[in-house]
Amino acid sequence: MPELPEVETVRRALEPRLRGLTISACEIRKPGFNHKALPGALRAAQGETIAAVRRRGKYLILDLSNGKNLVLHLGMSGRLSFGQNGPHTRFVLRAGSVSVAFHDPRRFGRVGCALPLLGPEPLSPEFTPEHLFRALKKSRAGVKTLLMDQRVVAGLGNIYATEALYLAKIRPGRPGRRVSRAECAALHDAIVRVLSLAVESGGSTLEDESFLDPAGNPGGFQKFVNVYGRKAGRACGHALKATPKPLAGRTSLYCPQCQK
DNA sequence: ACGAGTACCTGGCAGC
DNA sequence: TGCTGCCAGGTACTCG
Repeated sequence: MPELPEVETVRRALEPRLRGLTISACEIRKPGFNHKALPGALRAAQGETIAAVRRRGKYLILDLSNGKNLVLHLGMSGRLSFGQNGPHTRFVLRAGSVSVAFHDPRRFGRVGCALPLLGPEPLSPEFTPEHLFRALKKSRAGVKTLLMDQRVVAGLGNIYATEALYLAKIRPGRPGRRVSRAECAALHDAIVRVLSLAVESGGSTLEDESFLDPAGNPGGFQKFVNVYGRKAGRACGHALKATPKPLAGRTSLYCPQCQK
């Protein structure tokens, strides 16, 4: 579920509540969760003060006073909430009087993991049309597969890759190397616009209401979604189609009339 | 070496 | 109503 805008929304909610507080509890609540954690990562966070709450791609990073950090990933179904334990609470962090619970029914989320190699932040100056062009040019894979490759650019998932390709009028299955420089400029611009608007909107809360910020508020970007989960394009009104084969294992919708 | 496919999980929902 | 199968915002592995 959570892509860059949702994770950034979570970060903005956490930062003012957690910064400067000392961690008093940092515990896995359900056995079998999080077997990929770095050994000792949770224990090392105990008693440390939270210096900052950062985000890199879809990862949340708590910077700690001992110079280490605690990395979280929400996976597909992960959600953080203040207070409140539930049946799917996998992990709890307490600092000062604040308690944050990590709920994750599908258990794809992680806590205390290593940060992998990631491409540039799409809303930073390091992400340029030229970077995108060079990354796409190297590969025969579909352009959408490449946009969702976190080493190309960090933070895009199925929703926002789909939306950006629609705005840039490029079919998701087109090989990356066949996207021209001019189209890359349009795609770069579309990615920046979609993500900026989605961050401002507080992320996407689709009909199943799977995304809520830590205070329980839904996002607003679903009002602007053109393609994802729709039958017709919101802007163009044309019937949407799915690619014959999924790309990177995901359903890929596009407008056959507008996207080439 | 690259890229496609699959495994990891559970819940919700459409269809029979 | 109740079963079955299918699908889901992600990542990381394996295999050809």
